[in-house]
Amino acid sequence: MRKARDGESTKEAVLTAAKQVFAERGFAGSSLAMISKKCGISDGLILHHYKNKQNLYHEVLEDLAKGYLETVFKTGQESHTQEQMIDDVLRATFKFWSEDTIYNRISLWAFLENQTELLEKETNITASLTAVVGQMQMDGKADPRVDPVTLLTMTIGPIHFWTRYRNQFKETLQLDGTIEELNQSFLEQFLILIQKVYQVENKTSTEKESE
Amino acid sequence: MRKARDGESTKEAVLTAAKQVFAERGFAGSSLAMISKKCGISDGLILHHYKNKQNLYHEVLEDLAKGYLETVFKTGQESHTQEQMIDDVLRATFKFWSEDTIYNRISLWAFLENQTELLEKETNITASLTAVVGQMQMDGKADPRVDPVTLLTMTIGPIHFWTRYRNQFKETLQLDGTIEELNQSFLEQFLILIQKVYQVENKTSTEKESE
Amino acid sequence: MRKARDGESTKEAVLTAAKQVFAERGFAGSSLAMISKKCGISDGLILHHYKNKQNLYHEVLEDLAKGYLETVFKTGQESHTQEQMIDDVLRATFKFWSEDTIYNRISLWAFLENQTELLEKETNITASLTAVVGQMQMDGKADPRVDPVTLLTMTIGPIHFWTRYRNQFKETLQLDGTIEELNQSFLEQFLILIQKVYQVENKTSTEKESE
Amino acid sequence: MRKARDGESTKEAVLTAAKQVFAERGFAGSSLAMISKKCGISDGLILHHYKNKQNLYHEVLEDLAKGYLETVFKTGQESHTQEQMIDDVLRATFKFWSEDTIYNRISLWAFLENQTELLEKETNITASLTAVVGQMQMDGKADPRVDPVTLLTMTIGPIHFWTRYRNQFKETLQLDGTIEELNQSFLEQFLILIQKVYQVENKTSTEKESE
DNA sequence: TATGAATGAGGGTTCATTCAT
DNA sequence: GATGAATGAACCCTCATTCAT
Repeated sequence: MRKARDGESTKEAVLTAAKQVFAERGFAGSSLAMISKKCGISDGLILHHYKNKQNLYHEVLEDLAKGYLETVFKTGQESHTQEQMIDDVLRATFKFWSEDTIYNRISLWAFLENQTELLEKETNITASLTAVVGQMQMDGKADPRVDPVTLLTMTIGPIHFWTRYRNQFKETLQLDGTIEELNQSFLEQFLILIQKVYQVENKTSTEKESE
Repeated sequence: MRKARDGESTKEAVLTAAKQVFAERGFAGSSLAMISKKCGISDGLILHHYKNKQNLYHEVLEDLAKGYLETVFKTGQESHTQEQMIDDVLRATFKFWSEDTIYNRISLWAFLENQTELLEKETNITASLTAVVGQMQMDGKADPRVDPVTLLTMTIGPIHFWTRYRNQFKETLQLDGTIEELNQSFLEQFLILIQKVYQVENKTSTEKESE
Repeated sequence: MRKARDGESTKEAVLTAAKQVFAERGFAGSSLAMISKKCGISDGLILHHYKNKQNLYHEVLEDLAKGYLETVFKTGQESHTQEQMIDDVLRATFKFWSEDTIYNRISLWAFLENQTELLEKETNITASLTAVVGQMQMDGKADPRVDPVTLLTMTIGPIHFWTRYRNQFKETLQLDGTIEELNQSFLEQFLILIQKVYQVENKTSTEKESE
Repeated sequence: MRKARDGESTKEAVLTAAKQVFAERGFAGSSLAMISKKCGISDGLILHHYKNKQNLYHEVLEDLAKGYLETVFKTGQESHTQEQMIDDVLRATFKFWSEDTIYNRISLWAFLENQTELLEKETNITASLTAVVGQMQMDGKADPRVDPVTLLTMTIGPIHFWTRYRNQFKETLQLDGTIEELNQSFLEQFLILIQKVYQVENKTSTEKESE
């Protein structure tokens, strides 16, 4: 295989294989042999390009973080209104977490392995979203009674939870439809509920007061 | 140390140590040596009691699952009303995920390692809660427009998310207070929001009816 | 081979084999495989007993140093007069350096590899001998014009030099006799010369003065 | 660096770097990477010029031997009298072993590694000096009772010994002065003592004459 | 001449597991 | 029940060497 003496392409092939293997078995559970075998090269060549197993892992995390940032942030910046932006970002986030199982899993592994790089990037995004939510609260477009970070936790938490348990749910609850269909259906319902979370309760309180 | 020729107590000591080590580093990242060292016995003795590293892990998972089930279910069965039960279960769940970092982490590891035992138990609980939520919907006490499982995802998802990211949030957003205080504050706000999620939109229906 | 489950004897067998291999090829040039093969055990067992290649080397050095100290010091303490002691120590030192090629070589390796343990022990001996030589100078039994350490260097240096080059000398100069015979002959001549080195030059100076 | 497409200068740069690295860590302990890094070229280029690690080492040894021969022999040939020559050669030898730590160390490494090239060259020099000493004995200028090779061993041995242990001596015996000063002081004292070694025992001859 | 991609062997070390005691 | 001697496989990594460019 891979006899092409092209360092750059080899390096990328290694990175791709590494992502898959690390996603499947985590850092400790993966061996360089698994990766090298997966891309048809010798054991030592990985270290020729990446020096360390640890270093390779770092580069994998970095690459994934870059992808995440690009996906989620680009989405947000093209939106015109705040509401639109939230909706866009939510759909993008959902899509990302829902579909990119490699990112999804490696993010979890890295968290457990105390490899905080990815975690920090993710938190940064959430943090920058809190500013938006805070603004929405001041504009009367989001429930002002709670911290923005709580609102965001209510928003993104279910997405993570769903991607983690959906397969098990499908099995245990004998849900009909493919995972894609279930995903779609969940997303629609989720968007309904999340609206209620953000909704400012002025009428109700007014009415209550008036009662 | 641990000269007490008491097989049963040794076995339990191993289990306790194993939980801690596995929680910290996962299955692949843990070695029997770490565990045996932690409880002051020889390497071989673990295998005398548990036969396998894998087997030991299974027993750890089983033991944790048992604890989880007991904690969450007992809580539910002592409640008198549905609303009370939901509230009790939520608080118990939050407490459990929030505080029992060993369970918390091992549950994650096991998920990633495709060790589905714990996952199944957890899903079973959620599944059995869907029945309750379904009943609430029929009683007009929960938003009937979405699947019960979606409602539960909205409920438990944020709790998981919070326990995973709270440390990072504290750091990045420079939140004041100890983690315990932040936990408490999050829980209060969360309960406010989750109420809105469940709330039946009677006003809307009234308005609709009036049309 | 070596199926005897006797840790202590195994440990010693490893030490013996290690001495030989390290003497032959130095630390960097030796592999644990060479040693384990030499005493018919598995690779890992060495590390079970000695934890580290480095650690094993340390223990080898320590053991050799102990032997050296015992040999040379015991000799000295049984002597009755200073002259006797010097003669005894010299013969013992010569014998040691001449015959114990393992010590001889490992001492050199360790010096080059900046493993100073042995060097320090050897220096300590020389240092303690300087006291004796100093006393001899004060008693008029050793040339008082030079430092004791210079005298000792003149004494031991040739012994080291001889053991290092004797084989080559035998070949190049086509010396007759076995190495043992050459050794013996060298020792006798050496003892004649070394006496001259120590000799106090009183007559000469007297004669000179009388002139 | 070192972009000069000048094969010859590159080759020499490699040789210089190799000497340093080999002197520091011996053959087994040195890697081509260390050397190539030291002179800022690629790994493969060394082998382009020297074909082998072993071969490179050979060339290093050869080059060092050449230098040694030139230094010591040139010295001898410019002297006018035998006594002068011995003194000159001694001072040159002392200077060489004392200062050229690279030669010094590599000579030791090579000895231990059974790489006899250097050893042979050194022995050749000593051998050719035995002729001079033998002549001196016949001329009544050197103690005739011992073999010339023994006399030479008494002469050069202390120099080697001193260069090997001087640092340790300085430390252990807490000698004052820099190493250069200690060297100088040792040399002066050594020359005094070595004279006594060579000295023909005239008293004896007086007695003989009186017979 | 010079680079660096690629290999494969070997090295030190960890580790689960077996087994005699 | 408990220890620790012993094994063998696997792992990460180094390194000399080859070879295409």
